[in-house]
Amino acid sequence: MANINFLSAAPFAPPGEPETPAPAGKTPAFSPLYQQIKVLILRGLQAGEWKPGEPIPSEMELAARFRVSQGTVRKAIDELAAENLVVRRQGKGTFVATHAEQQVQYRFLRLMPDSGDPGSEGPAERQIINCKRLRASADIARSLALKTGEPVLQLRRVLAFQGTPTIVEDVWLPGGPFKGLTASRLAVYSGPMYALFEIEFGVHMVRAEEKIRAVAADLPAAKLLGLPPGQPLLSIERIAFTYNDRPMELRRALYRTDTHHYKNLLS
Amino acid sequence: MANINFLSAAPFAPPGEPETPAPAGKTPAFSPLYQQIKVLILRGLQAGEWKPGEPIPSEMELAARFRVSQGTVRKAIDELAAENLVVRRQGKGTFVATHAEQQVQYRFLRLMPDSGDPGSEGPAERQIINCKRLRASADIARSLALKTGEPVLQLRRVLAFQGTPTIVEDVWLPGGPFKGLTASRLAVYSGPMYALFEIEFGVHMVRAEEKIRAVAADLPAAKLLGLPPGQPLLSIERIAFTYNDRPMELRRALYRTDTHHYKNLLS
DNA sequence: CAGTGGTCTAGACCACACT
DNA sequence: GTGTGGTCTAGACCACTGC
Repeated sequence: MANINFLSAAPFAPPGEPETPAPAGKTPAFSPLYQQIKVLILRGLQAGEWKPGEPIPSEMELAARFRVSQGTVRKAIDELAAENLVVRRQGKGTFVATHAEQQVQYRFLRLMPDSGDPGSEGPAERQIINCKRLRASADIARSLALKTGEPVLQLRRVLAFQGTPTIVEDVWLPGGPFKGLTASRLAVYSGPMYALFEIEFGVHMVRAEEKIRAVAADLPAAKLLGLPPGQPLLSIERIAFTYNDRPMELRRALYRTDTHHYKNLLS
Repeated sequence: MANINFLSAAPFAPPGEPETPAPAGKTPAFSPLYQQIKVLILRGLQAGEWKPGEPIPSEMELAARFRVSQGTVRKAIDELAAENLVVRRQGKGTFVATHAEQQVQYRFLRLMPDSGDPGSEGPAERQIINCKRLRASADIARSLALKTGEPVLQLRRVLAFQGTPTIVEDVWLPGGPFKGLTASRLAVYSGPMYALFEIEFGVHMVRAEEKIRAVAADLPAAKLLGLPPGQPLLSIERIAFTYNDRPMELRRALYRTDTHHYKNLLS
């Protein structure tokens, strides 16, 4: 079965393929069957055919639906599981990943207490400082793939651990998908912000990129964290993406790192 | 074939298995065949049966050697490849991962220029400040899994990008495995330090953990980086591990982040 | 017990690299 | 052409979950 495409749309690039357009006469991009199946399942996820936390159809069902062997479906799901888009549970099924009902409360938060495990601190105390609607400046728009002046939602909050304010962050969200989000809705909700985004707005964050710097605390941040201005803080700029690499959140945070540290694993 | 062990030694824990000892009467830990094969290949890697950059035997050969099907060997190698211990190259073979001959010069360095790709800067200029033999203090020893007072090698160096000193770092290495390392040997070598470790000392770094903080530049660091003291800097403490999770390097670095940033991908 | 994901096998064929 | 890893299939059986 030589490169039969299940997809009538434009061919998608295989993983390691260079982005250079193939010269005329060259072999068209080869796409293994399981990659095509993966894209089909991915579309189901994007379209919300199965919601976060719900099971997707069994491997046998999907194999029958797509007319391929179970092994091919398995390999497609393997990759989705490796990307944390779905979670396999033996004997039960394969489930759409979710930020709610997770073992770790904050999947994307890498800040750890210097001593003791992350769980030992108890939940973070959260305080919304403000939440307002405004028009995207040029750089905010660029990060969110919007046009300058399009409506965005901005909110500022402080996270404290064991009574010590540790994180102050500004969050920008595209106005469209998050229409109706208010400070009071956020304040009432207990649980990760990304879980609320899933439940209330159907936006599932899949991955994120962070740029980390060291900066001196400015006056507003210093006040919110109860520190003298000029204190060194970690500056974290995060862009979070939903399916299809669509940016859905920009977050600029400042972390105190006198009792905590940002933990990163390299391999 | 119910849980036949190829290994006569103590049973190894499967990936997700909790570390609690199984109560008497419970089913003994189940280990899939491919996991056992993986451990066998891993032993070959640790023992230096195949050196970094060299090919390991073909899947067919390994399947014959271990008396299992090619598919089982494949799954074992798949996991080793996912952990970056080996690299598969279609049509050529599977090769032991190496820090030399890599596409990216520094596999573990996450510092990126704010504009332009990492390659656009050209190679980092390196300067060894000093390199001395001494006895491990308590905290250094703990990080390297040594006893206090055991011999260690300490070196300090500065990395500059396009003429701007950007990183100052102290490196501690266990004295035993790195016997004979000198400042002049390091100065002569062009290429990643971890590549030299492979070639000269047979030590292959497999993974690393980093703890990141924001700190104020102290006087010595400020002088070396050409900055006023008190300037915020990124503090990176890294422990690098070779096979078997054995720590082989402690590194404490300070990064300027006015023209560069530390990039991290979350998923 | 039935249904799920997980393992293992054997064989056929494809894509790629080298010679 | 030969040998490598990569894909795909079909079938058997195992481990785990829940009815």
